[in-house]
Amino acid sequence: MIRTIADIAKIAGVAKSTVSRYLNGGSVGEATKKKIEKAIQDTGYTPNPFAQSLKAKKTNIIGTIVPRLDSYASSQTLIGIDEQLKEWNYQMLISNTSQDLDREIESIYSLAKQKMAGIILLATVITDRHLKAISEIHIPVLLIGQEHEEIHSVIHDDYHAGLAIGKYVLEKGHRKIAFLGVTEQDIAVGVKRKTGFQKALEARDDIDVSYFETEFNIPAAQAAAMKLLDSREHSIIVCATDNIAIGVLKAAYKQGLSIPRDVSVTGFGGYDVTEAIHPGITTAKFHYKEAGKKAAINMVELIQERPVEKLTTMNFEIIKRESVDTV
Amino acid sequence: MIRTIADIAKIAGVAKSTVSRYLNGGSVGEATKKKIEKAIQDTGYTPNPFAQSLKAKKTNIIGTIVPRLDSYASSQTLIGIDEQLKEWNYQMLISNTSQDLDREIESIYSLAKQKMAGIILLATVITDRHLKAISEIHIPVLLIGQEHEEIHSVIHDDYHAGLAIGKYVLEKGHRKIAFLGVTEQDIAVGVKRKTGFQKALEARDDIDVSYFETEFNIPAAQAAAMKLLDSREHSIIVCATDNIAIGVLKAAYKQGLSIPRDVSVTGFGGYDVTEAIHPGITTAKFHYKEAGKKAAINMVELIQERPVEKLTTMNFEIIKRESVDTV
DNA sequence: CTGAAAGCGCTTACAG
DNA sequence: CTGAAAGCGCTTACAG
Repeated sequence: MIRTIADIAKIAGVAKSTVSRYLNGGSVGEATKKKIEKAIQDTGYTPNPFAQSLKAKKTNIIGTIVPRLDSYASSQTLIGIDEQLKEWNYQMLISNTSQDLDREIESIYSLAKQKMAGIILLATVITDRHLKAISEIHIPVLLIGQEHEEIHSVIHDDYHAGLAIGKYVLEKGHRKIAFLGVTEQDIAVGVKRKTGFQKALEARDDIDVSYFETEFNIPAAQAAAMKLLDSREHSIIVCATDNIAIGVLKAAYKQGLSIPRDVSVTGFGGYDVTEAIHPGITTAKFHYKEAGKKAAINMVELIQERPVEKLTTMNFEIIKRESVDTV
Repeated sequence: MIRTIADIAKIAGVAKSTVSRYLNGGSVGEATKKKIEKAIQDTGYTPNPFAQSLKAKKTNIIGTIVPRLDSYASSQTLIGIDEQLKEWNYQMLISNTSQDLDREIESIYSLAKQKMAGIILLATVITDRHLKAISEIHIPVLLIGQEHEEIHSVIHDDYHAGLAIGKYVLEKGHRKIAFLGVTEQDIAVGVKRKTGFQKALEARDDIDVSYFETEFNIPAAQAAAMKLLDSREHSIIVCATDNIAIGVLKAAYKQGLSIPRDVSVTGFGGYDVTEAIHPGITTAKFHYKEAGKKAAINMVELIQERPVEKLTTMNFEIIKRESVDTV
């Protein structure tokens, strides 16, 4: 038994427009208000969102584009966005692209067509096609995880996290270091973590550091680590993500090496699993959930056309665990 | 520059209703079709989904209610649903309840109000309030993870997984066994895994088995395991989930116990992490992504009012890893 | 095959 | 403070 605003108006004995005004917080007399309230109570009426959106030409839904659902960073970020949005009576719609850049572009257009109030993009790379799409849709877009001068962004402090990890590694006495990174196409993970790390070492001339590249997934990292560990040249392997660190742990185990006795390992991310396993992994922990919240807050401000800082840089912390030994 | 169906009609020189018919696959003459196609091409027109939904009174969106976003089972299941739905031009909308049962009920109503074509519920418990809500909304609802005689369900074979784990544990020679389970309110995890396990042991009178209960999260499991391990009475701890097994691993490590030398451990679930860590955890692996796909398939059949089996039971497999020793 | 008209359930000036 | 009317962009009988 679905009720419309006309039903409520009839039951309450007022005009539809008065009910609408009541619903939208306009000025309504006390007596009328009471009658409408009662009618709504009695019927369990709720407005049809399609009719509302059709007329108002916008929704209170924020579209979120995520490259994957099965990553700690993604899910924490989504949770943060969702929690904040709920509080402000916005809804989140998730569009999963399965790490397919074409789908990412498509999603931008299709969310816009669906009249999202705004789009939050959990970004990995920003191409010209992204910029073109974003400029064409005329709704607010916000990036998380990567920055771009033209787009509002919430990022993690990858550079300083890299710097801090570098300092910590030196402090623990390591001199023969391997850095296991990822593609430089990913500015945040591939470039900034590395350059921060390099910065920490740059004043020193007693350091022997080599840079390697692998992929984000554990098996690839494990394969890369197998070779690295073979040489036994390094006292520590600094990994660009926690998943890569886990790959290294697996490789070490396969080779009968003990961590941190035979070789130390660090990660970036602060995934739950780095604490759950043994040895616990020393890592730079990012605050994904908070980043999500901040992105949601900024997005709502953007929608309401209030000023918002172009770039928000979130904090990080170094979590020291068993995976790093003193040399 | 947003176009409406009226614009297209004018440009093509036909009536709005003809354009609408073209759009919805009705019969339109060749010449008219050409003109309309051109007009749509030229303008980049796409129909306003709100107007469509308002009139047609339904969407092609499937609402999915999930208790949490940050679990392996949830994300894999969602990915499966999403992939399948995309293929059939349906969309998935995720509603996260943060394990709040009230929100779960609310979500059922609110998704229905938003005219979802159907609702897939990643269920943990089914209360009377659930049943009431489901019966009131008059759209198809499908359960994943729990079954109910009144509702279409896709479940994992928790009972036989429990049975298989039980048999394997006996096969490995264990006689002093602890089963670390969860609340029996959760039929699938709390009851069925346990009863399957019990079934495996029932014919034997040389087994000494004790049952304990803990929560789903790692810290709680770890605390429960601390006590259990203190006694050193059991040669194996059979855990109702992989996360609980991880809690046991942590507790064992804290007590300086080695797994599987001092005590063996098994889990249920087959989360990626059980393979990523050392020792790898022996577990009953469920196929979450496939369950999601199957649920999506069944849901679409339900929407199209085609016959669908009430209950689908997915497969599982026992993955043997280092965490179990032969006694 | 095609078009005119009514209507989906709201919101929003406008008038009173 | 309140109401009548128009309109948002579609779809759907109905007629031709």
